[in-house]
Parts: sequence; C-alpha cells; structure tokens
Amino acid sequence: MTTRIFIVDDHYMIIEGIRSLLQHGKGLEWMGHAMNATSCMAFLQTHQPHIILLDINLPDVSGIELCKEIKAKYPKIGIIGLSSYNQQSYINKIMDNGASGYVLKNATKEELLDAIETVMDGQKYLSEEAALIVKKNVGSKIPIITRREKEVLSLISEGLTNNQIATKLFISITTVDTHRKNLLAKFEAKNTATLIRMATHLEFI
Amino acid sequence: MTTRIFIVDDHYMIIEGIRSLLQHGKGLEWMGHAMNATSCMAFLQTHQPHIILLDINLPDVSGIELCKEIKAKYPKIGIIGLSSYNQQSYINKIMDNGASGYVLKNATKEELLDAIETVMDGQKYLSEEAALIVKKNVGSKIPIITRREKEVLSLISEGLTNNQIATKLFISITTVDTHRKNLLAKFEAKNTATLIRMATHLEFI
DNA sequence: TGTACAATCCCCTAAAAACAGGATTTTATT
DNA sequence: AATAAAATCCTGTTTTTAGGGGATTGTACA
Repeated sequence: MTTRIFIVDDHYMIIEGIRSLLQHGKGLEWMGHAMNATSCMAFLQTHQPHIILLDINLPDVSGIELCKEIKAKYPKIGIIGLSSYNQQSYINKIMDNGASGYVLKNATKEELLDAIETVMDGQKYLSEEAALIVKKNVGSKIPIITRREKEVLSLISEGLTNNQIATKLFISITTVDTHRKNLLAKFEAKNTATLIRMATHLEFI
Repeated sequence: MTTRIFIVDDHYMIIEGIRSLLQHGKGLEWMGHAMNATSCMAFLQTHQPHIILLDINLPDVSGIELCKEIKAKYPKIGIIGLSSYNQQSYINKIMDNGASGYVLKNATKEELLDAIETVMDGQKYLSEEAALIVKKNVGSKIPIITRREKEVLSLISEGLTNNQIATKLFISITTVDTHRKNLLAKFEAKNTATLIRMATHLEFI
C-alpha cells in the first residue's frame, strides 16, 4: 500500500526540501501542499491523505488550531507536527490537539521516514530532540491560567496599571490586584518583569 | 562563469529545499552546506564560494555575528541573509553587518535566483516582503541602547530589583535607576511590563 | 580641544506593585 | 444538592518604580 502524504507549510523552501527528501521513499505518494489553513481544508474536501505534515506556524490560523479542525472532521488522518522550535509548549499543545507526532525541521530524512512509518502504524512519534526536551522538562510546569487571568496578563503587558485595568474591565482594583498576585504565583515570578518575560516565552502573550 | 553557492543553515529540510530549487539553475554550482558557524569558517579556509546563503538563526553563533566574521576575512563573498521572519530588526542587523541581501524562507525559486543574480551584480537585494516591511517601518524606531543599559535590561528581565542590580554591578542604586529611566525613554515604554514585552519582541533579550 | 555620549552619582515626591492576610459570590461539574 | 474552581471584593503595610529635577567624570571622535 502507498502512503499518501500531504504537507501544510508556508515556506517554499521547506516544502521543496521535504518533497526532495521523500521523493524517492518507497511506498510514498506525494499529494502536494497547502500554504495556509484555508486551502488545506479545501483540499481535504476532495482528497484523503494518510499523513499530513503540518507546520505549527501558519499565516492564517495556527497549526495547533488547524490540527484540531482536521482531527474533528477527519479523525483517520495522521498528523505530524513540524516546527523549527523544540519548545515544550509547542509539542504539548499540538499533541494535545490530536497530532500523532512531532518532528523538528532539522530532522534527517531517516527521522522523517521513521515518523511517517510509526504514525502509519498507529503509534505516536516524537523526534529525538523533541523527546529529549519533553523528558528534560518533566515537572517544569507550564502554568494553567484562567480566562480572566489571561485577560489581565495581556493588559499588564500592554502597559496598563492595575487602576486602568480595573476601569477597563469594570471591576475593582483589588480584584485586579488579586489576579496579578495569582499570576505571579502561577508563573513563580518575583515581579512583573519576570512575569512578562516568562509569559512571552511560553507564548501566553 | 558559474556562480558558486554555499549555504549555512541548521535545518536539513531547508538545505534540501534550496538545493532542490537551485539544482537546475543555469550557471550555478552547489558547493555544499554547513550547519553551524564553526564548520562554515572551516570550509571557507579551503573553498571560495561567490555567494553564501546564511540563516540568521544558528545554533552556535548568531548568523549576524557570522556574517560580520565572514565579511571581515573574505570581503569578496556576497552574503544573502535567510530567515523565516520578516522582522525589521533582523533585516537591519544583518544588512548592517555586511550582508548584500535578505530573503525570506517562503521566497519562491524566482526570488531566490533573482537575489543571487542581483548580488553577483554587486547590488543589494531585499525580497519583496522584506522590502515592504522596511518601507512600512521607516520611522518606527528600533532603540539604540548602550552596553550597560543592555546589561541592566537583562537583569531587570530576570526579576532583579534596582537594589539587587546595584549590588550585582557594584554601582549605586541611583545609577541603576537612571539606566532604567533611559531604557523606558528609549523604548517609549510606560512601565516595566511594556519595556520587557517590547525588548523581547525586538530580540533584545 | 571641543563636543557628544556613556556611565556614574544625588535629592525629592508620588504612584504603583508586592506581600499578607482575609471573605463572598458566581459558575461549572459531578 | 454538594463541591470545586473562578471571580469578585476588602484592609492593611512595605517595597519598588516612575517622574521630576539635577551634576560629575571619563572616553572617544572629529
């Protein structure tokens, strides 16, 4: 049986690279590519790939979101996340949204083929480096914050003071202060500076 | 005359992609690739490419630094910066360090060939999107900060208070305060939160 | 040898954030 | 209906920042 592969990435060079890497793989059929979420979903209405290689950073919707959508409509398709970054947060997010694998863009041909094979087999695959990161970061918590906290966090990062945030959200300044305290505690940050730095690096903002 | 091309990038998929895109270009000779700064410099001791395609994000030294080094030792080599990001700060930095061009990783084959040709011609090249960004951001200043300010900024982002920074740098707290004020002014930030957010996004931290 | 700029230091005041302890009311979820 | 979690509010105190105004020393550059 041939494995039908489709790729979603907004970089020509990556698309070309992967095509070149996979072209001579046995039992693989290159179905083409999409460069954004919209044209990917359009493609899927008429075609059925077995595996989608999905970039996490897309121009319109994020790859994470797209992954969720695809899985909801076509649960049989195996999705392998692609990214330049071996950040825990990315890996977790896409795997939580139904992906079956995660491969870094500096993966070798062998790793890529391995990933495809493993996922076709019904198993999950993490590229070596990704697996290392996950292992290393076991226990290093990614804070779970609430809607309201996220809202406050975002306004803090925009430079608003507690007072201004209170006015904007029609709540008391003491409430804002409480949210702020909780944010500091959840991120284990000593002050606003660290809070914003960590939140930025963990893609909360 | 054939144009000898060398590429420095730490992503196999990108290397493959570019090779695939350039393979059938007329008058181009693919010399190979390096995946980090060290092996790039080693290669240059024995080989003389005309053009180096240089990724900005490298694992060891940053592409910006490497660009500077290459230009210092081999001023004749034309360097084209490669990046996923069309951020003003990147474009400016690499162009200021001797690069002759800047191409995004989602550039088409034509753009890439155009860039190579233009640079071989002795001219500067910015990819369409990069040029747009630069144009759009004319006047939107990227602050110029001093060594000491950068040092203080970094310590602020790590959560140190003025007092702690003063102790660490063996200077008075009032000096730290002054640096802090200057940072806020240069970034046009109202408070620490915005300062850190802007500094992070502009890659100062 | 000016001049600009970086780096250092100082005073004062007001505003904001951090820290410590609460409590009540909604809103989900089982 | 009970429980948990989220969101709201409160009274304090202390520490830290932000904003305003300075000044001095050294270095680099033209």
